[in-house]
Amino acid sequence: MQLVVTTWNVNSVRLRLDHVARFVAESKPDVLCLQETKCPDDRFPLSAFRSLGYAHIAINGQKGYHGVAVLSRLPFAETRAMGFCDKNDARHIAVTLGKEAKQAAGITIHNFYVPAGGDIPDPAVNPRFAHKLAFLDELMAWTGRERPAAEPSILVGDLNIAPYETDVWNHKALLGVVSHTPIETSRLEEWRQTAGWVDAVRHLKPEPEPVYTWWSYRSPDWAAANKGRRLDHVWLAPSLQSTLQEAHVTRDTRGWERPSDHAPVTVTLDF
DNA sequence: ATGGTGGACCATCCA
Repeated sequence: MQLVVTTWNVNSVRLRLDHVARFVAESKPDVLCLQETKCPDDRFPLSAFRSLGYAHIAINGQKGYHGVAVLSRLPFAETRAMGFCDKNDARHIAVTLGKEAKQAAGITIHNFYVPAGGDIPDPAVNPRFAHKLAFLDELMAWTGRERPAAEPSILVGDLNIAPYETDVWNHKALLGVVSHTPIETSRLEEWRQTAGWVDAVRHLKPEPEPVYTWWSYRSPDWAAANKGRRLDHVWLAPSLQSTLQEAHVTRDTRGWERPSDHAPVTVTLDF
């Protein structure tokens, strides 16, 4: 059997419902993980997603900002949301697939939205950057405590960091830009390696092939300029590495009318 | 070095 998992920062799930519908019609993921839903739980468009075939839905939303959701064709045995940095921000939700998922039963999928970090890459003067670094520290502590990669698990989300040189359009130009500063990229890489996750996209598309998942709204003619960054990630526990068949960034969605600034990232696992 | 755009929601905050 195949398990197809997509992560996508949609930047408002209600505004982008038609885009999500069009994407799932084309890509047919079994599990769709969304970030920046910007939607309180009591206003989440549940019935629209059920109509698209996603009967199993786990949401962690709030008014106006952040918010994550997992839409699934397969039932959950368990869902769970974690909080970070003593804030009530909706930045994580996890699901564990139920026995109906057959070979994929028991797989836990963690869906994260890591803080963007503001504009100035100095925690002493920019509280948002300090929050981002503290969030990464708590992620490190979480993996040390729970060892999630020791079980069959997938970690996806908008991590708001482009770790490698060819994850950005110009490495040298972006060394001082939040999302690609050494303090962030080294912390992300240390966390991933210590926890043991495999970077699924880079496993199949190793450097120096450029891979981007985000293009700024502020860039005119974004497609021709192609000043992108790889901010969205799919990581696999080592026990799932051998199931990895494909990884794909659906760049097309960025060219649709009134798009999200992020493109979906999809992996196919084969059991 | 600067300013550029977009979403939520009702004054700005956040990306």
